[in-house]
Amino acid sequence: MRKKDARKVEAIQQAVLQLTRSEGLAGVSFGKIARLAQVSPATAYVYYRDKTDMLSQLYLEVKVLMDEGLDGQLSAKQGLRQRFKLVLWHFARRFNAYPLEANFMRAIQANPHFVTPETITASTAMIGPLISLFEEAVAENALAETDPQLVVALLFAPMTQLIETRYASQRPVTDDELGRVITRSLDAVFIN
Amino acid sequence: MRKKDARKVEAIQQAVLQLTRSEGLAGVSFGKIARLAQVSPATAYVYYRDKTDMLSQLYLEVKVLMDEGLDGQLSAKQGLRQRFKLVLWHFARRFNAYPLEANFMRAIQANPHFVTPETITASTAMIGPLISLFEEAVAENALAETDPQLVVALLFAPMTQLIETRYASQRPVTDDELGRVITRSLDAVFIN
Amino acid sequence: MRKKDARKVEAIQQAVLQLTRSEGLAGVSFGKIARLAQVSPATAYVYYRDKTDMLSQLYLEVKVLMDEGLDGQLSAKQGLRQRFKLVLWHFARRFNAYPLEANFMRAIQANPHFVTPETITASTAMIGPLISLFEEAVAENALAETDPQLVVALLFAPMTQLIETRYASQRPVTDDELGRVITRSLDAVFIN
Amino acid sequence: MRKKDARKVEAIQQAVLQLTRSEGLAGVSFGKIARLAQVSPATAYVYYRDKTDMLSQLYLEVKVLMDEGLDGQLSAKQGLRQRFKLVLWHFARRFNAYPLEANFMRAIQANPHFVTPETITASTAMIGPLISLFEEAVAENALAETDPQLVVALLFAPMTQLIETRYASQRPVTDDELGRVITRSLDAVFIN
DNA sequence: AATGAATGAGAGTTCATTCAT
DNA sequence: TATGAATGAACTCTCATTCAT
Repeated sequence: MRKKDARKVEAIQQAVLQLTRSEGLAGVSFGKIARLAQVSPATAYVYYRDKTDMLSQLYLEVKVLMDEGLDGQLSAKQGLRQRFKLVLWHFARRFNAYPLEANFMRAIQANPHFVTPETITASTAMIGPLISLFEEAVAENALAETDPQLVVALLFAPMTQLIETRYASQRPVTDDELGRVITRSLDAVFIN
Repeated sequence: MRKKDARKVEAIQQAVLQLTRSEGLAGVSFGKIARLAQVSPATAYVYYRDKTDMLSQLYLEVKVLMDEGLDGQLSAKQGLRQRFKLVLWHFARRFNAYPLEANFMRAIQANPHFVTPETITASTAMIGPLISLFEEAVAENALAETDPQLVVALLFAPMTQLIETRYASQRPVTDDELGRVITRSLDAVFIN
Repeated sequence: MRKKDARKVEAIQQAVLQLTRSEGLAGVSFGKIARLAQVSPATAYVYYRDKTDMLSQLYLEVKVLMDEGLDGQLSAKQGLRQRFKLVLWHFARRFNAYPLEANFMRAIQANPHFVTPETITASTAMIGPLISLFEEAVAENALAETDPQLVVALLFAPMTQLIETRYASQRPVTDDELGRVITRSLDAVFIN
Repeated sequence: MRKKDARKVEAIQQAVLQLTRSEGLAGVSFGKIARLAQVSPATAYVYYRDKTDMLSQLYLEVKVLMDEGLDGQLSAKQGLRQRFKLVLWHFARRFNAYPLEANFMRAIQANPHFVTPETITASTAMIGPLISLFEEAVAENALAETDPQLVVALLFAPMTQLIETRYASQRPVTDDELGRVITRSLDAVFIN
């Protein structure tokens, strides 16, 4: 019984991820999902209240997958800059390892209309530990900038965009390139 | 024969931009446009062949608006780093001055499904002069990185994301903040 | 002035005939006509009250074209069978000479919904002289059948259908074949 | 799961046949079908992929209905002329018994634009046995003509057109009339 | 739990027609 | 006369969702 369920949910979720890549979030419909996952359109409603609920739940699951193991990096017994570096590498690796999921996550983030406001709140809450790390850094005067959004932009945007651009142009990022972008981003906000 | 009512096109375009902000590109429908612009759904077809054509044309117009005046900055009689700085400021100012248009542009760029491939080609061609500037910089060994996508990510992503984030959280970016982000981005790729 | 008009009406009519062939009567729209005839959709309304009026008028004109010269054959100083033969040959020749017009005529006759009832009445009235010939034949006991519809079916249907079938299968009818079908049809209804 | 409601398909098909009679094939729209059959316009899409598919399927069903029992006549242990006579009577009876279906069939045949090319191919294949009978007749030198299209025109067109004309003028054909037309048509192509 | 059937609402689009010049 | 602009109505078709089994 359980197994059957799991396989169906799995199939539905995979269908959503694939359709998001091939047709964009707007092209994700219950009809197409049903065809791709080989289930009835009605079956999706056994697991999800409606479309928004489906995308919201999937988004949160994907978010969890992307964050998995992040705590270890955050609490590493190392210097501040080193810990930020571990965090950046963590996401870089995850984005590369789960391109379909990363693409779906970006699509939702670029278009939050598809999920509930609570989902956005919840997903923001998930980066709480990261915020703590940031506050620690500010307190220690380790950063050249103090506004969180500004720092996040300087630290994460280049790496994220590089992976995204390369994914779109079908040209994989090398570890060497990731390393250089991360180092330069860190240089841009860390004092000395 | 009847004259084209410029107010109608204007109203239609404004409706598209507003709907893209409030509901995302997927929420842009001819019905909603018509209601918002106070015209008949059929009227839009006088100006545009279909939805793809409408978004494509509007995207190119917006792109032109965003690039307007860029040439002057590119050909300024100044050093390389200074000219890159002028370019970054150019876009920062434009994005701030035309938030609705910038949002629409980002939406299309994040989801090129909605426009024709030719549109993508044409819009890419528009940044030719910028590429030239980049090549000049590489030739003069002014940059710490040589891969275009990597440099673009380091230079533009932080500024763009900051404006975007602040727009979403309804908290305007100050010129001071923009200046700091731009300077740090330039520091990240320019040698000394 | 006049010339210009004539050219436009001509262009419109030709467009209708061509569209009827390539897409069927249902595919004839003012938009397509305008594009094909290189006029404005509104121009057609200078000459025709509406779509039904346009098709009705054109149908009658085509009918006249098809009947042109029929009177001569009907009043020929020859025997009854010979005169029927002349009539059959008349239509056979016309249908072959004006395939586009014949096709349009058949389309209307198979689908009288597109024209006004008066048009049907008028076009039926045009075959009055033919009816007279038929009555003359009945009076002289020249025919094996006396019901008009039955005789018409036996006399005209084979020839008409052959031309139609061949037109559809792009294989022209030869004069020899027409001659044989006509002779056999005449044999089928004429006594001895 | 819910069972397919046979009454719904039936109602939809009847609506198509009736609309074809009253407004012609061009007047058959999903909206009108829905109103007449008392279902939602969307329901028709449960059964048919699109309009072309709907007309194609219905056409083939009608064709089967019209041919039903034809095999028995074709393989009758009787002379050639007698077997052709049986075939003609078969269709005459069917056309009279199913006027709505016959009208729809003629409409499609006069306007194959509305169905898929495969449908035309399939429906042509259905008359294979009839072709065999014809070839047998040619081989035995029983016919005065050898071209299939020409023979078909001479044999079938008069009967078909008579029924059609009478149907249009609301005056039923009698068996006596049918018998006479069939006999004369057979006379026209059979040697002695 | 699972699903095919069914549907109202709305999508994009074309149509015949009228308006204003 | 001639026309491009404009439109309400209708079109084909898809959608998210519910129903009945």
